[in-house]
Amino acid sequence: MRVQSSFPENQSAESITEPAPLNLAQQIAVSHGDGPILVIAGAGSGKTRTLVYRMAHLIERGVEPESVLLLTFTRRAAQEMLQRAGELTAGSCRRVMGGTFHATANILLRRYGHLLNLGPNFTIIDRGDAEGIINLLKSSLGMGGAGKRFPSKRVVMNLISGAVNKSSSIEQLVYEDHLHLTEFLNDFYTIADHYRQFKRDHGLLDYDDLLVYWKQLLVESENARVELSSRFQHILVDEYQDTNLLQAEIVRLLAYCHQNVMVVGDDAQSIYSFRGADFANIMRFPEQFPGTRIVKLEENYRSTEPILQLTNAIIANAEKKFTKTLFTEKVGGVRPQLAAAPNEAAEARFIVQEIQKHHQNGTPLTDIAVLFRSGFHSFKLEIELAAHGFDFEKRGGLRLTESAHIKDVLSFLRVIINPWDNLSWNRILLQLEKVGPKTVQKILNSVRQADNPLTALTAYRPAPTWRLQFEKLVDMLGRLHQPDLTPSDQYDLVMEYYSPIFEKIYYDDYPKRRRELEQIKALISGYGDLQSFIDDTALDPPEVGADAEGIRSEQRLTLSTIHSAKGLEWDTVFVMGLAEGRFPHQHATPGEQWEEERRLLYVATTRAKKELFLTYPKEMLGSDRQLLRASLTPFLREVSPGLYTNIDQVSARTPLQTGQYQQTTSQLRHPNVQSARITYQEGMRVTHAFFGHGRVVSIPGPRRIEILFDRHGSKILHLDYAKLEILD
DNA sequence: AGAACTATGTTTTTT
DNA sequence: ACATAGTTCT
Repeated sequence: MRVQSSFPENQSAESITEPAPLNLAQQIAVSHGDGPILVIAGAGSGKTRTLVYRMAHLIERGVEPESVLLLTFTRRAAQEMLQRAGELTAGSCRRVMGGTFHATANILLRRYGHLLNLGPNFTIIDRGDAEGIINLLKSSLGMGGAGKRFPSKRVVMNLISGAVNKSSSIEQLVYEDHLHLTEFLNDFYTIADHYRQFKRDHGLLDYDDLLVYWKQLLVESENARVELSSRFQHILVDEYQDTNLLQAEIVRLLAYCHQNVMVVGDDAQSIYSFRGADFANIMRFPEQFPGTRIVKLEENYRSTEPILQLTNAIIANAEKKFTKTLFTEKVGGVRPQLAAAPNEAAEARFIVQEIQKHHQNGTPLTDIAVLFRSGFHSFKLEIELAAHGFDFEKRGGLRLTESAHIKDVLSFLRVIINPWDNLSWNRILLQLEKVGPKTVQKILNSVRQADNPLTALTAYRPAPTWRLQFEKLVDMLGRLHQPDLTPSDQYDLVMEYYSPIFEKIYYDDYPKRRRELEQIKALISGYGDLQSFIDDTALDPPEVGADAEGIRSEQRLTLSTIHSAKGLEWDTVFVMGLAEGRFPHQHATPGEQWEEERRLLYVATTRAKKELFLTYPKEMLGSDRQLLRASLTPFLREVSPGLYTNIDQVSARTPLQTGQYQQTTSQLRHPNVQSARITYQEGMRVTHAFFGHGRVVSIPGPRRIEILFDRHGSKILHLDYAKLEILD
């Protein structure tokens, strides 16, 4: 193994107009011949750019674009890279095959699946579908009932997935989850077996299956291995630290004949271990590919020096030492600013105020982002932003395909593709009035054995109470099968039937949901066949409100979970909710999980180019709706305070500091989180957002309070919901 | 018995 | 905003 130390010193990012290391990336991409190359690159050091240049270089060298395979983390990334490379090579990169591991697996398995006795007519299911199946199985196995009794569908899914992707055993995973072992395992194995059987019976593949079969294809079929390996002469992989064992194996097998692999990654940015990613893959790469040339990129071209100093300090406290420390030549710039707000509302207000300031000073909203650990952490901020008229785009959190009305529409289209898709039938039939789960089962039982459930359905004799609606459904499904319909036509047919039902189910908010359906319509009209639309939405579900055409993204601010912000950058970045208990996530166990949370903060802070704001509330609503005293996240408490500036001008417009606190038992469990609940006493003066000022008359029950309002008389309020503030 | 309704609980992160 | 458990209605 030869290690190429650093890079030539005449390459520096001097020019401001070309912030990323154009020449350096190009040089690395060009200066190496064939064979395995590992690029270990820090945040903002131009690793994606290096891959782009590599791709362009290969094609200029005369490599056929069709024989290059580009594997990236998201398909969006693949498209962007292909476009950028296309600009360098007059468009020939468009013939490069590029996408996620899963999307590529889909294409290859449809073509070569017969070698594994896997027909081309499989359906890809997403996590929601899988959980739905687990639920069905649980109830049919008599494990439903008590409801909260484990294994819950989520636990089962995580375990199945974990067992596939990680080398650790299920027993170990269960142990880590602190579940009762023997009782749990029996149920788990039963459910897992039935789940596998169900998928086989119905031709369903979940995310993990795609990779498992892909690997199996390469291992078991000599033909496939030779054909694939000679078809793809060069393999390029982005974000290699996010690959799991299966994916690393697949890369190894694909390159078996030629060893032409270039992977780029950053061990300090590994944040997906919960779904099997293992950054040890990067460390093992040189062993798996003897003769690997290793290139380290340690100069950061993204952030100013003060930001980089802080991010380096955050990652320096990691238990495992990482391969590099970043430096920059962008000296000067403001230090990161830390703002402690009295409560969550004040935190949101502070961020909005700062955004307002930046916006007035001419910073476009697209150059600003607010990042957080979990989707719901931004709820307060979203309200505050809306109140100030800011348009924002939220990434992460709820996906478009996860909402019920979208699933409804998709289920019609899915039974067209796969008439044995019982989950979708279930959804469709339940929409009929007077038809519940039992009736659905009856219908499906009588129809299931048929060669074509659809025609069998026509013969089914419905009860008089729902005959009319049933016939409408059958008629619509029949018309969906007419030949020569485009996916867009089929969508229209579905909506013709579904609209009245839709408006009835969602009578209170169907206009909003209808707008989301319009997005689906726009999406579907870009497809030539229904099959690929269904697969794509399972593999890469679109986000709510994202890419809605007509909305000029120029004027929109970005809110994002840190996970979804990976690989992106902004001039000004706010990282909010940096309080202990919220970041790291409260369920994070000491050890590797804790370390991953630290890397997550590292990823968040390294998104900032010029300005970085860190905020946290000193008081927040706990899971049991009690107010908790919160302190700064330990990851920041550990770094030298000299690396950031404290802003203590954050004021609560509505002071809440005067509440009395009482200790609860949760303080024992989380010694670093002081926990407290505000208690009210008779005679206190309070103010309410709507009713105005008043006086506490009595406390009639737990969490209930009777208040005589000056202008609205006496009201009994529920403390969990009422927005009350104590007046001095 | 099964459908319809009501109350309650839950949400880390995602290809 | 959804799923589920428990209750009431037909």
